[in-house]
Amino acid sequence: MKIGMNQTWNHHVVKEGNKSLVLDKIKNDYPISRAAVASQTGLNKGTVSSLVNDLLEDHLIFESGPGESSGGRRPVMLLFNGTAGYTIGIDLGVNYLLGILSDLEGNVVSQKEARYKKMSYEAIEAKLFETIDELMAAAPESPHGIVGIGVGVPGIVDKGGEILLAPNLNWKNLNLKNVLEEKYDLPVIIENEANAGAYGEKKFGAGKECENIIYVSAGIGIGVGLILNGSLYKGANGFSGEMGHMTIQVDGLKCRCGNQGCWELFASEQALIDRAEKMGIFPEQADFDLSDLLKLAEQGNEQAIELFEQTGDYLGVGINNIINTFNPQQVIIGNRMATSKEWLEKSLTNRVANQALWFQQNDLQINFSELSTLSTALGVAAFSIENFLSVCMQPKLVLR
Amino acid sequence: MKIGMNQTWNHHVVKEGNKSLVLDKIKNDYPISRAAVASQTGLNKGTVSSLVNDLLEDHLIFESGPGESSGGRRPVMLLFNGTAGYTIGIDLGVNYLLGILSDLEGNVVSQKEARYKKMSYEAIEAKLFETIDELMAAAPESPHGIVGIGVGVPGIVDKGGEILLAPNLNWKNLNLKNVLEEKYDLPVIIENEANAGAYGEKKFGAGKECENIIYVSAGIGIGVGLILNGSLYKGANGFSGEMGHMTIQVDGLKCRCGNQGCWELFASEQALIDRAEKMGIFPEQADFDLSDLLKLAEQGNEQAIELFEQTGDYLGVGINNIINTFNPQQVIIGNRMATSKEWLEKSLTNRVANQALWFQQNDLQINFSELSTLSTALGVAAFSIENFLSVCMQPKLVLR
DNA sequence: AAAACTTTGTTTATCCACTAGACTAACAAG
DNA sequence: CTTGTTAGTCTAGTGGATAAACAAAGTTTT
Repeated sequence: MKIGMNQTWNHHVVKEGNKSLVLDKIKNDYPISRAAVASQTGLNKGTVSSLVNDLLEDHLIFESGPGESSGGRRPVMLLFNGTAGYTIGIDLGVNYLLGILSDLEGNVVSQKEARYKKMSYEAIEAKLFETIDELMAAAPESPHGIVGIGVGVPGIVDKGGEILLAPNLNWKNLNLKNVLEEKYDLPVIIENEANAGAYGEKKFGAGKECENIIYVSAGIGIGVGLILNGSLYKGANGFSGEMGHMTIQVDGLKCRCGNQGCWELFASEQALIDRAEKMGIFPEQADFDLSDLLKLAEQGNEQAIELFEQTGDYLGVGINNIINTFNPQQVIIGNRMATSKEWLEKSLTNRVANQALWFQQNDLQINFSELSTLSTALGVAAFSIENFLSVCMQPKLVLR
Repeated sequence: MKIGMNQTWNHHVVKEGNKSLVLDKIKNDYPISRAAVASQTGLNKGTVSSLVNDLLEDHLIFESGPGESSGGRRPVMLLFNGTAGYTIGIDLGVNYLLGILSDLEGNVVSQKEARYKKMSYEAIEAKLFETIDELMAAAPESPHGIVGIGVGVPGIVDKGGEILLAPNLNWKNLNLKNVLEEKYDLPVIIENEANAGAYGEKKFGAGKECENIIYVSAGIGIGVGLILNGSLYKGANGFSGEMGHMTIQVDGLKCRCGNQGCWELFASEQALIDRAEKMGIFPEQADFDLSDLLKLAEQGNEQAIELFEQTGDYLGVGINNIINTFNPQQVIIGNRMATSKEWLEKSLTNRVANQALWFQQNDLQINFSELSTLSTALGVAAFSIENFLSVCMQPKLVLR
């Protein structure tokens, strides 16, 4: 927990902090007794008892039967109540919409997916409402019901949750947060797709133990989500991680962004497809995508395999830059390109092993996404869950 | 203030936090009355009075005469006692050693500089001791005396303060922290030169108001210090900011680091000198440096001016990458190359203005160092000061 | 099986720091 | 001099943490 600028410190803050401490302990290590919580957090037994009672009242935890004795009275085991509420996470892609209903532990209870091509905002909005409605209907009965909605979008989101620019959707200055909050009267979080993916991996995926994780969302373009010191870094205005437009070739080819030699001109899905087209790898077929190339590689087509290896190498170049910049514990490659792990990994790790500074390579993991297509949806769900739990920790207002 | 992992929350924490709040308020806005501190922090008048008494006892603040009345009793003005103690900051360069004695507000009271070439570790250590001794002798009488020593070094420092590698000094696995702590029995902080410079600018220089600052230390090599969300980001092991070895030319020239096309092969002082040598800009002179080139440019030598412009352009390429990565409020160019501001600035800002994403350019400042050669020394001094003050906030141990 | 010991969880008394508001001090304006 | 205003201190009250006593429910020893 962190304290904002002009926050004064008083009893409420202390209680809120300790309540979080106890809940986190139970959430991570359940089943666990009050006594164990006390000794492991350093809090007094009495304090723990009282906070546990608060949490029981809120239905955030519950008691199960007695546990094993260790030579004395048998402890009452406490469990985190993952189904005290549910949250909706939406991955709003360029040509797909994926919605999940998740419990408070990130277990996916229900899932809806739709694919489309070049739809208007109105049509996408309708699809979005439909998806949310269906997921809400699918939620089991629970003490807190649906606690929030999160949406990950392929674009620039400012700190107020407004979508400033989503080039591939042709959206500009769109306040989806307000639209959804008014319609559903629930807390809504809008986040960039790469940021959300990073958070998803941190909370529920490959990055659970790490404090410094860089998530490379490699799809049509490349975006990067930064988990630094355990929390998402968003920059001054929320525009961090636009590393797809990092120059890796001075005075290279022009990019539509205005820059030259951008990383995503070398290592994105689009770059791969463009190169394949130039090679004339599908002489008859004008319209092909990543999965077609994947099939070809699986059939042993050497041209296709070399294309992937080349792309893996270029991915490695940018990841090298990432490593030198951030000294992370972990780099996770996610989004659509992660599906080609088999054909990218070798050349990618080769590039890094040969060219990254040696001292950066200790304790460094380079992984492909564990959550596969769910990273973003689970990430925004995680934001909602965290928001909900932090509200639960706050003292209730007493009306007089 | 931030709370560590297993810290429990109790009244000590509350008091510590509020004491910091009050001290910071006085430090930033003095002269200020107790009443104003109370209303501006949101704390109760009584609480402020009691905390102010603590601070007075510690000599960290003092009372001056009464201020202006605003229609009632005249307030007693409180002032931060910048000379309650002094700290020593050392910038240990590749061929120079700069030491300063600073008060708690970063005012330089005394200064010592030495230049050398290729000295052994033992010789540098002797010089370092000599400098520290002289600065300590120069410190005025004060309640807390010398409160710490900070050293900035051109190399990789791990989180424990050990210098793992300083290639230009030919140092490896050197625990200077232990050496100094044993000799002087004072808290010692060892930090990478770029990190220190970034912090110096944040605390006392161009970056005072900003929370996200990237400090580009451009000298023989290029290192980068990252101030993210108001505090220094050091990465998993303390190796962040090695952006001099960021690839900006895929498969470009080999760098001694093992990588190819590194930024510092294009934009560092060394790169500038190498290009000048190739051009034969000084036909007779074999050994020249940055200041010689500067003189030439000032004389209107077109070759030299073009060299600087080229370098500024290359600096811009890397800074572009930095902007897209971090979305900072401010980028500060420091170290030796900052002395050539006049000849670098135009091409540098041109490159950024033309090629950085438009939305990144709002509220973005690109500055050259305000503290000039003192950034690093003041930065490590700032670490010492902060460390001292945070210890002052902690409750005293009562012996029974 | 009784006694002794252990461990769990609750209760009680105490402490500490903050808050509200009364109170005192010092000044300005009429 | 009176009234009103602002500054700073003091006192009583409150909330939450802690330590220690206590009660409950086991296990181990004799």
